[in-house]
Amino acid sequence: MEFKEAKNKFVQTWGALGSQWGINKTMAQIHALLMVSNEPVSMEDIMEELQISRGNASMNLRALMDWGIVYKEYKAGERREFFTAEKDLDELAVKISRERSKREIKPALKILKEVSTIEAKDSAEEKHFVDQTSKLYDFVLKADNMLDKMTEFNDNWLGKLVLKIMK
Amino acid sequence: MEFKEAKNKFVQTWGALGSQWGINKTMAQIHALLMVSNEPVSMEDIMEELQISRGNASMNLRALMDWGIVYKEYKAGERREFFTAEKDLDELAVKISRERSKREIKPALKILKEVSTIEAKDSAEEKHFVDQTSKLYDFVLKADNMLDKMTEFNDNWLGKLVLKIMK
DNA sequence: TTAAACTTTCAAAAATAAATGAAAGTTTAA
DNA sequence: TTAAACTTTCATTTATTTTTGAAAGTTTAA
Repeated sequence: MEFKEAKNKFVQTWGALGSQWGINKTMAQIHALLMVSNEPVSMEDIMEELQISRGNASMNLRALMDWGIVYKEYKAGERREFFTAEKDLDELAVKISRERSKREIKPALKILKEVSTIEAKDSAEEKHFVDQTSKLYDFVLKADNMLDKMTEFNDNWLGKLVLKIMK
Repeated sequence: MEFKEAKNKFVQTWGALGSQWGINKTMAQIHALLMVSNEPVSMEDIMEELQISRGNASMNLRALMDWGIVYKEYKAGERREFFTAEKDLDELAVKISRERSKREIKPALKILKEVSTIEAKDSAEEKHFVDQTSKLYDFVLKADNMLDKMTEFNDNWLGKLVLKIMK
């Protein structure tokens, strides 16, 4: 396979994977493009390479920066802005975990807490509801905490974790 | 909060969480509904409770069964089919992990392998591409294997894992 | 058999999410 | 200042995903 073909295939695949996990395709594609670029890329180049509009590029770059996984860079003597992606994969995974926890898991936990603490009347139906949502609350809380702990190792956490689990 | 309100809130929240993680809303809602029901529910009741069409209910129930997290049940002397959800959360997490790995991670890994093994010419650009995608391949492979190992504990794996990581 | 009771399928419609592009906003160099 | 070079915003359009509902399919009891 040729370089250009491989690069395109990678960008498409990363985009599709993003969609499947609730991240919009273009956002994932821009991230993919930046990850495999050895130097900062201008918005113009991103638009050209992915065949997307200026607005689309701008909004998704903003979103990626909000996630903390893409950075703006300024080149001396250049008016334009350039962009780079977080390339350290441990760091990338940590940031994605943290953001998803903050934006999605934590709010869901709050609701789970609310609904699991209603006063259950004596019907089996209501008892089961409280029981099941309580268990779910505990489970999600534990999983969320664990993810936090895991990524706290920070440097090469995945490798360290594998060791810890194996032995 | 009243039971009916709490139940509805739970179903809506679970549905929204599903969407954010690439699972269609109705599928997640049906699953939520079944999880908190203490007895099997008919398609009719699901349609009624979620205000959805027969076709929608049928297709999403099929999908949930394909995921292995919802089961068909037959009641003696009843023509209709009833449905229940996997209620054991360890088991639920294991099944979801396995399916997502099989459907999404494994195919992505295959592509990553392909593109990371191209013959890189001596340009810095191509070298960086091969280097970065190789690292990504290793990372994703390791993460995928770890998830496998984690869920292999099977019974109360999350709890056991927490213990193992803490000490 | 057959017909009633039920489920599945899938083309078309509806709903939702994402992308466009032009206007408004911002920055910088002269 | 100001005007050129650039970025952001957001109402509108386009694309994608989901849902509907009616027809086709299946099962069961008589």
